Amino acid sequence: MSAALLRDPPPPKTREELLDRAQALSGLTVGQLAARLRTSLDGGPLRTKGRIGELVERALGASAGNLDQPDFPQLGIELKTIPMDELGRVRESTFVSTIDLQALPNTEWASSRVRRKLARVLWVPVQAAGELALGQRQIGRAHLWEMTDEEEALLKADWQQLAGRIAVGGIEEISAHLGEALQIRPKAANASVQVEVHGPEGEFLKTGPRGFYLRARFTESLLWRLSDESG
DNA sequence: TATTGATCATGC
DNA sequence: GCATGATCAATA
Repeated sequence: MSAALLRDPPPPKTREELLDRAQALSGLTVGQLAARLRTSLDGGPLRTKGRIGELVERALGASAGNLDQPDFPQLGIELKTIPMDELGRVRESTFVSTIDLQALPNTEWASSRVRRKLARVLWVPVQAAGELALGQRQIGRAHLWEMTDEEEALLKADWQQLAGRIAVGGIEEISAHLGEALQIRPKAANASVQVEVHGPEGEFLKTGPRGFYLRARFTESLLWRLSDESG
Protein backbone atom coordinates (compact mmCIF):
# COMPACT_ATOMS: atom_id res chain seq x y z
CA MET A 1 0.00 0.00 0.00
CA SER A 2 2.52 2.58 1.12
CA ALA A 3 5.37 3.79 -1.03
CA ALA A 4 7.52 2.82 1.91
CA LEU A 5 7.07 -0.81 0.96
CA LEU A 6 8.04 -0.69 -2.71
CA ARG A 7 10.73 -3.09 -3.75
CA ASP A 8 13.09 -0.75 -5.62
CA PRO A 9 11.64 2.71 -5.08
CA PRO A 10 12.61 5.83 -7.04
CA PRO A 11 14.55 8.50 -5.12
CA PRO A 12 12.45 10.02 -2.34
CA LYS A 13 11.16 13.48 -3.21
CA THR A 14 11.04 14.82 0.31
CA ARG A 15 12.74 14.34 3.62
CA GLU A 16 9.45 13.04 5.03
CA GLU A 17 9.16 10.43 2.32
CA LEU A 18 12.69 9.24 3.03
CA LEU A 19 12.08 9.05 6.77
CA ASP A 20 8.82 7.22 6.18
CA ARG A 21 10.61 4.61 4.10
CA ALA A 22 13.37 4.27 6.66
CA GLN A 23 10.93 3.75 9.51
CA ALA A 24 9.17 1.08 7.47
CA LEU A 25 12.41 -0.94 7.55
CA SER A 26 12.56 -0.86 11.32
CA GLY A 27 12.10 -4.32 12.74
CA LEU A 28 12.87 -6.16 9.52
CA THR A 29 15.80 -8.52 9.45
CA VAL A 30 18.50 -8.17 6.83
CA GLY A 31 17.29 -11.49 5.43
CA GLN A 32 13.77 -10.16 5.03
CA LEU A 33 15.09 -7.04 3.37
CA ALA A 34 17.18 -9.09 0.96
CA ALA A 35 14.16 -11.23 0.12
CA ARG A 36 12.07 -8.17 -0.59
CA LEU A 37 14.78 -6.90 -2.92
CA ARG A 38 14.92 -10.30 -4.60
CA THR A 39 18.56 -10.83 -3.81
CA SER A 40 20.50 -13.44 -1.90
CA LEU A 41 22.85 -13.04 1.02
CA ASP A 42 25.47 -15.62 0.15
CA GLY A 43 29.12 -15.29 0.98
CA GLY A 44 31.06 -15.62 4.21
CA PRO A 45 31.80 -12.80 6.66
CA LEU A 46 34.85 -11.75 4.67
CA ARG A 47 32.72 -11.28 1.60
CA THR A 48 29.83 -9.31 3.02
CA LYS A 49 31.45 -6.08 4.20
CA GLY A 50 29.28 -3.27 2.97
CA ARG A 51 26.44 -5.58 1.95
CA ILE A 52 23.93 -4.19 4.44
CA GLY A 53 24.66 -0.63 3.42
CA GLU A 54 24.03 -1.49 -0.21
CA LEU A 55 20.73 -3.22 0.56
CA VAL A 56 19.46 -0.31 2.62
CA GLU A 57 20.48 2.12 -0.13
CA ARG A 58 18.39 0.19 -2.60
CA ALA A 59 15.44 -0.10 -0.26
CA LEU A 60 15.38 3.65 0.35
CA GLY A 61 15.96 4.70 -3.24
CA ALA A 62 19.46 6.12 -2.94
CA SER A 63 20.63 7.31 -6.31
CA ALA A 64 24.14 8.71 -6.14
CA GLY A 65 25.91 5.44 -6.86
CA ASN A 66 29.62 5.89 -6.43
CA LEU A 67 29.60 9.53 -7.43
CA ASP A 68 31.00 12.06 -4.99
CA GLN A 69 27.48 13.11 -3.94
CA PRO A 70 25.24 12.49 -0.96
CA ASP A 71 23.20 9.31 -1.29
CA PHE A 72 20.09 11.45 -1.75
CA PRO A 73 21.47 14.38 -3.77
CA GLN A 74 18.23 16.36 -4.01
CA LEU A 75 17.76 16.17 -0.25
CA GLY A 76 21.43 16.62 0.64
CA ILE A 77 21.27 13.57 2.87
CA GLU A 78 23.95 10.94 3.35
CA LEU A 79 23.00 7.40 4.39
CA LYS A 80 25.00 5.39 6.91
CA THR A 81 24.14 2.03 8.37
CA ILE A 82 25.67 1.64 11.79
CA PRO A 83 26.31 -1.62 13.65
CA MET A 84 24.99 -1.59 17.23
CA ASP A 85 24.71 -4.29 19.86
CA GLU A 86 21.71 -5.06 22.09
CA LEU A 87 22.98 -2.56 24.67
CA GLY A 88 22.91 0.24 22.13
CA ARG A 89 26.68 0.35 21.87
CA VAL A 90 28.15 1.30 18.49
CA ARG A 91 30.44 -1.51 17.38
CA GLU A 92 32.50 0.11 14.66
CA SER A 93 33.95 3.38 13.52
CA THR A 94 32.32 5.04 10.53
CA PHE A 95 34.13 5.80 7.31
CA VAL A 96 33.57 9.40 6.20
CA SER A 97 35.73 10.15 3.19
CA THR A 98 39.03 9.56 1.53
CA ILE A 99 41.64 12.28 1.85
CA ASP A 100 43.27 14.17 -0.98
CA LEU A 101 46.60 14.56 0.78
CA GLN A 102 47.83 17.10 -1.78
CA ALA A 103 44.78 19.33 -1.63
CA LEU A 104 43.89 19.12 2.05
CA PRO A 105 46.29 21.86 3.20
CA ASN A 106 44.56 24.30 0.85
CA THR A 107 41.07 23.61 2.12
CA GLU A 108 39.18 24.86 5.13
CA TRP A 109 36.86 23.11 7.51
CA ALA A 110 33.80 25.02 6.32
CA SER A 111 34.22 23.75 2.77
CA SER A 112 35.84 20.44 3.63
CA ARG A 113 34.68 17.11 2.32
CA VAL A 114 34.18 15.88 5.86
CA ARG A 115 31.80 18.69 6.73
CA ARG A 116 29.93 18.30 3.46
CA LYS A 117 29.54 14.56 3.98
CA LEU A 118 28.36 15.00 7.52
CA ALA A 119 26.02 17.94 6.91
CA ARG A 120 22.97 15.67 7.13
CA VAL A 121 23.21 11.96 7.81
CA LEU A 122 20.43 9.40 8.04
CA TRP A 123 21.73 6.81 10.51
CA VAL A 124 20.17 3.37 10.21
CA PRO A 125 21.17 1.13 13.13
CA VAL A 126 21.63 -2.56 12.37
CA GLN A 127 21.99 -5.18 15.05
CA ALA A 128 25.53 -6.56 15.08
CA ALA A 129 25.98 -8.77 18.09
CA GLY A 130 28.71 -11.37 18.11
CA GLU A 131 28.10 -14.28 15.81
CA LEU A 132 24.62 -13.24 14.69
CA ALA A 133 24.28 -14.34 11.06
CA LEU A 134 23.91 -11.55 8.53
CA GLY A 135 20.38 -12.56 7.59
CA GLN A 136 19.24 -12.61 11.24
CA ARG A 137 20.30 -9.07 12.06
CA GLN A 138 17.48 -6.70 12.77
CA ILE A 139 17.22 -3.19 11.38
CA GLY A 140 16.48 -0.46 13.93
CA ARG A 141 14.86 2.95 13.96
CA ALA A 142 16.54 5.48 11.69
CA HIS A 143 17.55 8.95 12.86
CA LEU A 144 18.29 12.04 10.79
CA TRP A 145 21.28 13.88 12.18
CA GLU A 146 22.44 17.45 11.72
CA MET A 147 25.47 18.22 13.83
CA THR A 148 25.05 20.50 16.82
CA ASP A 149 27.38 23.45 17.34
CA GLU A 150 29.11 21.45 20.02
CA GLU A 151 29.59 18.43 17.76
CA GLU A 152 30.83 20.63 14.96
CA ALA A 153 33.34 22.32 17.26
CA LEU A 154 34.72 18.92 18.21
CA LEU A 155 34.97 17.72 14.64
CA LYS A 156 36.44 20.98 13.46
CA ALA A 157 39.16 20.95 16.12
CA ASP A 158 40.17 17.42 15.18
CA TRP A 159 40.07 18.19 11.48
CA GLN A 160 42.22 21.29 11.87
CA GLN A 161 44.77 19.49 13.98
CA LEU A 162 45.02 16.64 11.49
CA ALA A 163 45.00 18.86 8.42
CA GLY A 164 47.70 20.96 10.04
CA ARG A 165 49.98 17.95 10.47
CA ILE A 166 49.47 16.97 6.86
CA ALA A 167 50.17 20.53 5.70
CA VAL A 168 53.67 20.39 7.16
CA GLY A 169 54.38 17.01 5.61
CA GLY A 170 53.62 15.05 8.75
CA ILE A 171 51.31 12.42 7.33
CA GLU A 172 53.58 9.60 8.48
CA GLU A 173 53.35 10.86 12.07
CA ILE A 174 49.59 10.65 12.07
CA SER A 175 48.20 7.53 13.64
CA ALA A 176 44.61 6.63 14.44
CA HIS A 177 45.27 7.62 18.05
CA LEU A 178 44.92 11.28 17.14
CA GLY A 179 41.57 13.03 17.21
CA GLU A 180 38.78 12.80 19.78
CA ALA A 181 35.90 12.34 17.37
CA LEU A 182 37.52 12.30 13.94
CA GLN A 183 40.53 10.14 13.15
CA ILE A 184 42.67 9.26 10.15
CA ARG A 185 43.23 5.64 9.19
CA PRO A 186 44.42 3.77 6.12
CA LYS A 187 41.79 3.33 3.42
CA ALA A 188 42.82 1.17 0.50
CA ALA A 189 42.23 -2.15 -1.17
CA ASN A 190 45.58 -3.35 0.17
CA ALA A 191 49.06 -2.25 1.15
CA SER A 192 50.31 -2.12 -2.42
CA VAL A 193 48.23 0.97 -3.14
CA GLN A 194 50.42 4.05 -2.82
CA VAL A 195 49.96 7.76 -3.40
CA GLU A 196 52.53 10.53 -3.69
CA VAL A 197 52.74 13.20 -1.00
CA HIS A 198 55.08 15.94 0.18
CA GLY A 199 57.37 15.06 3.09
CA PRO A 200 58.57 17.40 5.86
CA GLU A 201 61.29 18.88 3.65
CA GLY A 202 58.98 19.24 0.69
CA GLU A 203 60.38 16.13 -0.94
CA PHE A 204 58.11 13.62 -2.65
CA LEU A 205 57.40 10.36 -0.95
CA LYS A 206 54.99 7.49 -1.28
CA THR A 207 52.47 6.48 1.33
CA GLY A 208 49.23 4.58 1.61
CA PRO A 209 45.91 6.36 0.99
CA ARG A 210 44.11 7.58 4.12
CA GLY A 211 40.54 8.24 5.08
CA PHE A 212 38.65 10.14 7.76
CA TYR A 213 36.62 8.04 10.20
CA LEU A 214 34.27 8.87 13.06
CA ARG A 215 35.14 7.17 16.30
CA ALA A 216 32.51 4.77 17.59
CA ARG A 217 32.08 6.70 20.83
CA PHE A 218 31.30 9.91 18.94
CA THR A 219 28.67 8.22 16.76
CA GLU A 220 27.29 6.49 19.81
CA SER A 221 26.81 9.71 21.72
CA LEU A 222 25.02 11.46 18.88
CA LEU A 223 22.74 8.48 18.34
CA TRP A 224 21.88 8.36 22.02
CA ARG A 225 20.98 12.03 21.88
CA LEU A 226 18.78 11.57 18.80
CA SER A 227 17.20 8.52 20.33
CA ASP A 228 16.36 10.49 23.50
CA GLU A 229 14.91 13.35 21.48
CA SER A 230 12.59 11.08 19.52
CA GLY A 231 11.37 9.34 22.67
C1' DT B 1 37.78 -5.81 25.16
C1' DA B 2 38.54 -1.55 22.59
C1' DT B 3 41.19 0.18 19.05
C1' DT B 4 44.15 0.43 15.11
C1' DG B 5 45.75 -0.82 10.80
C1' DA B 6 44.44 -3.74 6.93
C1' DT B 7 41.31 -5.55 3.99
C1' DC B 8 36.94 -7.20 1.10
C1' DA B 9 33.14 -6.41 -2.66
C1' DT B 10 31.29 -3.69 -6.47
C1' DG B 11 31.05 -0.19 -10.37
C1' DC B 12 33.07 2.66 -13.74
C1' DG C 1 42.80 3.40 -9.93
C1' DC C 2 39.56 5.45 -7.15
C1' DA C 3 35.10 6.09 -5.76
C1' DT C 4 31.19 3.78 -3.27
C1' DG C 5 29.68 0.49 0.79
C1' DA C 6 32.02 -0.92 5.37
C1' DT C 7 34.04 -4.87 8.79
C1' DC C 8 37.87 -7.96 9.89
C1' DA C 9 41.38 -9.43 12.94
C1' DA C 10 45.80 -8.60 15.20
C1' DT C 11 47.36 -6.02 18.94
C1' DA C 12 47.54 -2.82 22.76
